[in-house]
Amino acid sequence: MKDRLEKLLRHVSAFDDADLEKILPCFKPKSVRKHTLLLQTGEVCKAFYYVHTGCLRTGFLDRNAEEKTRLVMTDSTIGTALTSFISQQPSFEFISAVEDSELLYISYADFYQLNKACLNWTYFYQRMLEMAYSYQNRRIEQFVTLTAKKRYEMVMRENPLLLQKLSNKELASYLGIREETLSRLKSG
Amino acid sequence: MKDRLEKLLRHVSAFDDADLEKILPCFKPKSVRKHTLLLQTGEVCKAFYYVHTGCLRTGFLDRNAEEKTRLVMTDSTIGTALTSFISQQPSFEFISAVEDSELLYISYADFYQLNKACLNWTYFYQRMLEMAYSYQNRRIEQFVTLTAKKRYEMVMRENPLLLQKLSNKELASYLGIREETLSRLKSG
DNA sequence: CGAGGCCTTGACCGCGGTCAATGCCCGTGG
DNA sequence: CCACGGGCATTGACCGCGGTCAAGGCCTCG
Repeated sequence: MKDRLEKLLRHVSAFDDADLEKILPCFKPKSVRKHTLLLQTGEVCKAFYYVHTGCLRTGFLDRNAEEKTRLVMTDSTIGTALTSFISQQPSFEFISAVEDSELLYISYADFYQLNKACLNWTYFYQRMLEMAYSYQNRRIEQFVTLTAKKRYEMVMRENPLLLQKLSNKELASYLGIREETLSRLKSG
Repeated sequence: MKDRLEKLLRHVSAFDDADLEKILPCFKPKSVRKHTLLLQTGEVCKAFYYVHTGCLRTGFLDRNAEEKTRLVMTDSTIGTALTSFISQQPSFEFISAVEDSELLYISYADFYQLNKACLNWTYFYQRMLEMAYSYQNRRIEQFVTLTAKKRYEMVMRENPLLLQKLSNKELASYLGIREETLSRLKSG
């Protein structure tokens, strides 16, 4: 099960076999059912996830306690509620399973330990932060410059997998609109 | 002039004197007048800035070629058009001087060289990415959950310096609204 | 001086949110 | 196995926030 994770790791950073012998055992398997809450808002995020199969999403609650999806992780992607993971402070974000999912996760303690003990891991983390930052930047740009309809069309074009995996409600919250509006966009 | 930069660097990462002897000479001074364009959209960003005095901002152009401010850097802060800087691809963002400013900058080549040659610089960059990411995440959350008025009140409360430094037009574009709307918010 | 940019104010409008009703799908228990 | 209940999707009616367009005044700088 860890072979695809290993491939992903090697793709991002130049790990040698000795590195991977240290790293791979840190990842523990975990199976979750659809709608399982992996992290509640207010908890400290202590795990970093690799999604082997399935789908996770992170988001936060607005002032009406409505869920707003920020990031969707489909198969073979990595991530977590990074702000809380970094600071080890209570999270504004939750993490929830969109589908039944097979995960591998590494604890904050192990992650941080590797950051000190393994230079290639540090570079791996650097690449991950760079990509996460660039992704966020792009999302801000889209929120500011595009209408709801354009954002929907962009997801359709560039990430159609999300249309399959997410419910309308979840997709709407990812697009920053209400489910009623999404329903109208689809028919209009 | 580099003493405040040195203090900032030491505050973020555990540099020793030998590190700083390598790092500080990489920073070159630069003075710019108000409204100087340090980076145009379409150019590759090759410099990372420290704002000694003055104020810079980064942003992008929407489909009507209107400027949208994304990030404002006041005195003693660091930053750049990070997405382009990371990838060395043409930038969607511009960098512009809000005021006459005294800057120090380090080239991409030197920055990247330090990343390989100096572990503490790698950790410094890591901290910087983590903070930049967390800041972006917070901004997304605010855009999604808060009304224009609330966002304005939040800047007033948490970053009143921006009200002094930015023109109404610039502040409006930072808040993601039109200048007319900002004008009405202030009087209402 | 004059010209151009910035700020303010007014009138109008449309995108998207809100509230409510209805239908549908699906899991759960009698 | 079917009846029931609850969550999700759709549709309609209405509304308000914020954008758009236009006009007028003010300041800055050439």
